[in-house]
Amino acid sequence: MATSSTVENYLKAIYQAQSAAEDKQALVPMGHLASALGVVPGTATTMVKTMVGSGLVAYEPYSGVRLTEAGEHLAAMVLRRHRLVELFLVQIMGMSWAEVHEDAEQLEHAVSDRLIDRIDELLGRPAVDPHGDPIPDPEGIVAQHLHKNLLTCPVDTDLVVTRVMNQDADFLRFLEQHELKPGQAIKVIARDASADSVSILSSGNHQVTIGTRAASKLLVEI
Amino acid sequence: MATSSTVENYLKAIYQAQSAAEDKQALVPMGHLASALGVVPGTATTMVKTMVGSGLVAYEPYSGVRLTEAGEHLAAMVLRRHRLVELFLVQIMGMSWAEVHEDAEQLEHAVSDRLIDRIDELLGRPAVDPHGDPIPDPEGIVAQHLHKNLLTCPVDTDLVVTRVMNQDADFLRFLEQHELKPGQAIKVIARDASADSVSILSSGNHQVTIGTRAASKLLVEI
DNA sequence: AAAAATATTTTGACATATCAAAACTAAAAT
DNA sequence: ATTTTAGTTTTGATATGTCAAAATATTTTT
Repeated sequence: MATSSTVENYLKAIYQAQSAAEDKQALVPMGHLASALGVVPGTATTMVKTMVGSGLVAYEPYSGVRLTEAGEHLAAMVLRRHRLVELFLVQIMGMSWAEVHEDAEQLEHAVSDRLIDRIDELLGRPAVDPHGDPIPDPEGIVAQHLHKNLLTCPVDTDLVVTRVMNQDADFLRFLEQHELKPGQAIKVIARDASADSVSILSSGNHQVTIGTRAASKLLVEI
Repeated sequence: MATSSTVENYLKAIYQAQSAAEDKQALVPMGHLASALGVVPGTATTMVKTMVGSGLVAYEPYSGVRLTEAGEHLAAMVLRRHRLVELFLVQIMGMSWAEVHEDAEQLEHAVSDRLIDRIDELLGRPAVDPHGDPIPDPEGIVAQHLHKNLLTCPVDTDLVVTRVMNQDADFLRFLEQHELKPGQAIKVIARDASADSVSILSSGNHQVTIGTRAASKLLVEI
């Protein structure tokens, strides 16, 4: 009973919704799941019920859904494949990090364990993908990193971008152009609540001002 | 209306059956198609009918099926992806040519045009895959090669293995062990009709005797 | 507490891809 | 020219994944 790519996408969406929530054990509402997958809510309900039958999720009617241990492990494997493939496409195939997401979205369902291990080895068992998202290990364990975002970090302090919580290609291209990719050194020079903005100084002494919505998606380490 | 991977597999199977036939315009019987795809004949009939609706094949009841121009082009693209991926896995990922077929079988449906072009470029626009099978160009054009097999080639003449018409992993491993991979120099030293065998001398002065069934799958150039 | 708004589930339908087994065609053998 | 055999098509079911729209449930507002 190999999981279909549809089921893998549901697992991934539930996993990511759970990770994004403050309470990691919270139930994911069906509406949220449905819109994350681009299906109508009724479809999500139906699929989730069949996934209950496969022991991948726990479901409470009118409340939501949560991964079981088996489901969480499978979801971590999908994410592992996705992120290793993304890093591979950027690092080995020389593709732009802004354009590899769609490719990885397809390939994550098609790469074998053997191939993914080969990729992992070739990349030197990396811990994070080009967006700074952690790559689960073969057991599904994810190294937890403590990072703050550009709204919560100290001002006028040296920082390193570690993770970008937004896959939008235009946003990624913007970051690239302004030297704000993971690994690059930056400093927050001002935050203006009334202007809803954050001003940043990049390593190349380049200055940019971005909105707080965007700033919250950029994670950094001190 | 992107073609599903099922339809892609049907196209590929019909293409390969047509290529294998002496008369390239011959209809492929449903039974042959069904067994190539591992489905019952009724299933093949049903699918072929829907493919007629998409203009990919011409179908004559009780006779068989043939690709239209549109179908042939799509089939060539599937083969192009398959073969480039196989060569990529061997050449760049360092995998064994005996074990990449299954991986390529999945990936051929998942790689984007952009990625396949990147692979093509990285490999230097190769003409053949690790089995010597020709790689269709982006327009679907296949460079035709004249080669003889080990039953039709002259005896005691220097030859180069150019193509292996069998994807069986054990057979491929056998060829590898006896220095009979595409590109390697060999010589047929004897053919024995009554023993149903062909004796070969490899470049390393290694001698092997194989059956005529196997010998017919090894193509060579003088 | 009742009404309104929002979210979820159910129902019936549909598309794709498959099988088993019955019905049928065509080709080969007698 | 029948009969037999082999191959093909049809029919009725099934599994997966989806939607539209009606029916319910829950939450929020008044």
